[in-house]
Amino acid sequence: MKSRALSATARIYSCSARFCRPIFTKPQNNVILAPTNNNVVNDLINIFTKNPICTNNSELDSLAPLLSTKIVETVLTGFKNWKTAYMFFDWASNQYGYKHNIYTYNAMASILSSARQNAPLRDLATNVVESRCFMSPGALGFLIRCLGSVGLVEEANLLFDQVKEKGLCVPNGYSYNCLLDAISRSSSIDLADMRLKEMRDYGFDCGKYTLTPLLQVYCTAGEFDKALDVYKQIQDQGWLDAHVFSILLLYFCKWGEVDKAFKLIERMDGHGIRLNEKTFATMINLLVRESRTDKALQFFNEIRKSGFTPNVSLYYVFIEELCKTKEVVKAFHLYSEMKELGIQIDVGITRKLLSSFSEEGDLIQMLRESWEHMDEEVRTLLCNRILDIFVSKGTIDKAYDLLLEMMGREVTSDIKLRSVLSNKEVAVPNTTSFIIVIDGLLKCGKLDVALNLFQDMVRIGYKPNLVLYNNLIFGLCNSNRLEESYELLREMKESRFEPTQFTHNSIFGCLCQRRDVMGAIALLREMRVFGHEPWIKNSTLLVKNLCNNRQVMEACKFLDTMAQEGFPPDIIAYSAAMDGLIRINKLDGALEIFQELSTRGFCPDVVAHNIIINGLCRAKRVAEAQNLLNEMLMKGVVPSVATYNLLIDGWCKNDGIDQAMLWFSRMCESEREPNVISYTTLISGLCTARRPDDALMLLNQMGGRKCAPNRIAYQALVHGLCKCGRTDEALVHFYHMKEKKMKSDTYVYIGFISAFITNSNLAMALEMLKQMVDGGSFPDPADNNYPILRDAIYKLLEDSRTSSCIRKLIEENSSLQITLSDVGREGGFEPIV
DNA sequence: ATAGGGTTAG
Repeated sequence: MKSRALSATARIYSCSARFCRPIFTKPQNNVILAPTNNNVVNDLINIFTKNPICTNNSELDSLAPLLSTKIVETVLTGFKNWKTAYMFFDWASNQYGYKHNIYTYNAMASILSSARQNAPLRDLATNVVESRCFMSPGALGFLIRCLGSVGLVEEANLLFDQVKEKGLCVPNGYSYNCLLDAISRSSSIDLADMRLKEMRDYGFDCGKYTLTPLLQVYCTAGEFDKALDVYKQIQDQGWLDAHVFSILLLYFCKWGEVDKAFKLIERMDGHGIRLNEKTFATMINLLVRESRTDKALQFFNEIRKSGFTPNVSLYYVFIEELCKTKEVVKAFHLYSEMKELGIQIDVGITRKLLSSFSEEGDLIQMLRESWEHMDEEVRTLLCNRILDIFVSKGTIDKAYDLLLEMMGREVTSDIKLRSVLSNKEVAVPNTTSFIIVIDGLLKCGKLDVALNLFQDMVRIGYKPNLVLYNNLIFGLCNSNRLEESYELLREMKESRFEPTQFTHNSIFGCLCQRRDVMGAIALLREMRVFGHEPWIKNSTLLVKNLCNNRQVMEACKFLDTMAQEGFPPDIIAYSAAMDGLIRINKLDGALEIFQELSTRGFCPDVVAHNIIINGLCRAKRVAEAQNLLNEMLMKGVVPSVATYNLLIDGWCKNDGIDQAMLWFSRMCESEREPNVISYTTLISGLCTARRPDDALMLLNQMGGRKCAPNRIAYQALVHGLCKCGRTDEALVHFYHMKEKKMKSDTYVYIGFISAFITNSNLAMALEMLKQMVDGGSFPDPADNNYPILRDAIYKLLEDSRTSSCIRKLIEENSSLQITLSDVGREGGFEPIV
């Protein structure tokens, strides 16, 4: 049943009889102009079209006295651009002896309305009333429709009442119909009902053009019962037409009553009324918007089965929607059909379709199926999409191979395009193809491959774009290849690409990495000429690198220069400098910066505070560090775990183990979870304070608090226990570490050796020395522990119980020999070996 | 459109 109705629709659709309501009359009086007036019209049109801005010109002055409303009307309809028309209209308004009438107003209103220029149209309506312009009921209707068609419903109603009130017009039934038509564009049922009543009270008849807008209002507002009532009235009067049906059809589509819409089409068929193209398109759009794409597609297919070609834009609606819902296969079928029908397809749609594919398999399928139907451009777009997918999946080699194949090179990739296409012609790459692959290579760190491909690309004659230059320069700068960056920058400028902020910052970053202060400052000055901002992170990098290279004062000077050059550094850059100062024991310098920042309105954050707390602790000014933490709490700068850890460490290293424990518990109370560092700090501190049992207790706590001890924590404990002479417990944990495959550093072994020698357990001391050497580690001569080790070996050599064993060990191990030759030199003993 | 910095343990 349904399909019969639909094919009937298809049949009538082809006739495409356009529904045209007779109500919209022309704005002008059809009075023919005299030939002399024709010249005036042409002159005016020429002047305003050529130079619309200059209205005080002598030619115009001579034309002004000849103005008449008829001339103005004719001139207005002669402009293509609404702005020109409006300027002329405005000029005419100001000419002495000339006054607009309703026909010139309406001509202007019509232009503004079709250009959808609401603001000037609103002004125009106000002017009509203010200038007390008389008008016929028909002219009023025309103006009301102009307002209504751009949604100025309120203005239309106001105008209607004002002209009536001021006696400028006596509206008739036609005027009311126009007003209702304007109202029908909103869903204001009350307003429509009120005007209908008003109209009836005046004794005007309700005709077809009264009821139709009423039907529209009820449908827009979703009042189906009232709409049905109006529909029946229209039907009873025999006024059913395509417009009435289309209002209902769109209503059904909008509210999801698709079946009712189909039934209505069937009924239309019975009345011999034809569905027009515009309604059909609107229905499809509505159905798609309401996510009833399948129904819409069914409807659409029925139309096409009957052999008619629907408007291209409908294909686009479907393809876009199907791409959105990832129904790529359906979308692609429609696309192919368009191609087969020879419809010219917009590149944007092809791109959209391609970008909705996310699997190269689907694309290769698509490529197999319709390579023949694709033009060169589409083939390239499709291959570019495959390149895109390869790159985003991280299979850059595949992308690279495919591009080489597109360039006509021989490749041995597992997806050879030529074999997929059974040796047909392969797509030709465009600039985008190169950009996709080069960017992909850069992201994978294959800088040289990217550079070679770039050179190939340029050699073959492709033009690189700005982003490509920028990305290559960025890649080179990150690999510290500054000279090549400059070379590319030069090429870039030759190709007339101005360096951007990104370009400059890439190079700035490289200079900062290299600690080239002079170069960095010189570049900053050049950047300022371009209006480019340096990325502050690069400045911070320079400060850090200078500090690590013992050039702390240079770092501070650089920050000053930045500020002088108008690029004031931020709290992070200053923090790096403060930290640098602290590491060379210039706490006062750091404190100075810290104070300056606060007074200059910068707000030091947690990290900045941490750096200063660290500095104070290192300078043994722990009480002041503690004050600073208290200050943070008062200021509302929430201390981090690191803040607490720093203070705890400060107390541990300055005979304040109880204070350290106190702050540890304060940290827990303030809901800052202690971390491995907190525990390790305390374990070490407790051992230094000769409280190894408390240290052991803390280690147990760690395990229970999902804060597993790491290598550093264990070593702190083992070493600490050794220092307390508790070698047995130290050994237990030392073997724990071995079980966990944690390698011990030399200082742990030396801690044992030293403790065992103090206990006169030379056998164990020798054993630990053996283990250390077997593990391949040995302290550097600059290490603090080096002399301890040397003395220990000396003791082991002296004692008859260990002497032969240690000699053997020395013979087997060259690093021990070196240690001993030192003993010989410094201690005045004979070399033993 | 391309990028994102500073602090804590043996």
